[in-house]
Amino acid sequence: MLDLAILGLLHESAMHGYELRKQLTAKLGAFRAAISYGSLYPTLRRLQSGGLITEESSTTAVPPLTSRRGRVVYKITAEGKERFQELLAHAGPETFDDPGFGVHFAFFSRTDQATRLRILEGRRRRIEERREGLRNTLARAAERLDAYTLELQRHGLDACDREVRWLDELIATERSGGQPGRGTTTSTPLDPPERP
Amino acid sequence: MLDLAILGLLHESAMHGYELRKQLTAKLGAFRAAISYGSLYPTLRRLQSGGLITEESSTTAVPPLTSRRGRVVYKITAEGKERFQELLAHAGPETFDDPGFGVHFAFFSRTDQATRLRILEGRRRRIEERREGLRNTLARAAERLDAYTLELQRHGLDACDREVRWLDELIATERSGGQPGRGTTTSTPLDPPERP
DNA sequence: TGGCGATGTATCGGCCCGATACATCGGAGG
DNA sequence: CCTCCGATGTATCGGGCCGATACATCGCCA
Repeated sequence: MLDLAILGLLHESAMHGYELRKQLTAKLGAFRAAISYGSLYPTLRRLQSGGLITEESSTTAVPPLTSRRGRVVYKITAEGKERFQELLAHAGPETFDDPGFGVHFAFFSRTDQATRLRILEGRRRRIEERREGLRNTLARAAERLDAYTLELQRHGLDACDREVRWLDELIATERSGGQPGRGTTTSTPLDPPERP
Repeated sequence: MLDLAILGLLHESAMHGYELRKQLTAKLGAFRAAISYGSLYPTLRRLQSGGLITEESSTTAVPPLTSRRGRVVYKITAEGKERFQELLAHAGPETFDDPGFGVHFAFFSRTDQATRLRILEGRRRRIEERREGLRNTLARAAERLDAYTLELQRHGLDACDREVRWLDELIATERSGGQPGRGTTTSTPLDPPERP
């Protein structure tokens, strides 16, 4: 999961760990809490030992750093780029609370339309299944659950509905060959296109 | 996290692992994927070795089971009940995607009003912080992000708005001394009360 | 000059997950 | 009648990710 995100960011430009984390937070912050260093550094190590990224200790010529203990700059390799494309195309059986979908979505601009549609539709299918499960729980076991638990189920059900609608719009946009932007989840009527 | 949920369910009635998982899925399914056995059994073991639950191997008198390899029934102890109350009252610095809030909420019927308010307000504060962060990202870095990433941020921001509104309503209800139910997040005009 | 917050790298214990294995039971279908 | 299958049921293993923690430097403000 982190692999994909890290490779994606390093694909754009080489970076050191701290900066990487900041960019990860900005890019994935919408659906995911900040990445912990306890995940980041081991992952970098794993990627490095797998030959997907390389380490460029820059003890020389780093503007804000005088000398010793220079920061470690990571760079993606050719194998890393291949692996990135591979991970990008592969949409696992992610569960609804799996951050995998979000990471894939965040890199949709590097994906072809067919893959985008496949991932969006897969996501929609999973959310619909979940919604069905919640409906069943509410219908069958409503008597045995207390008011707070019921309220929680309702809220979850509501969130499902909204996400399905969101995905519907994205899929429609995708099929008509457009880019997302101000389709809006909240019934705002189409504006003129915002991004070139 | 699982500790609280398991103790809570066993507080209601003794159960074996399989049944426990089903109930967990029903109770927490709104915000959390199904609990894995790879988490459940080790957790039961941990709780047991901590003296919070006990094991009642029922090789005798189990209706649908003839003899050997009987299911293991877990039962909460007095220490377990104490620990449950302790965990219930303690609202950690959970992040927005932390399931901890959901578990706490699911057991609100066993909590006093002051604690409920404290947890709801804490949650709201964290969501508001997150929302602020997303707004900043959208305002400051919009130029450097592609259309899909932006759409993701918008969706996340929207989800924050809705959750804050939901929490606002719950807090208001709580303050006025009521139980949740059909306040409704989606502007439905109050129905006649559904639950007695 | 002294402290403080941001930058920066790194490890450790521990929770939780997905995959996997194995065993029993009741019923549907050949 | 017998066999296969899905539900019930218990359990482990490797691995990813997290929170807490440690440590060092830099620039700035008091």
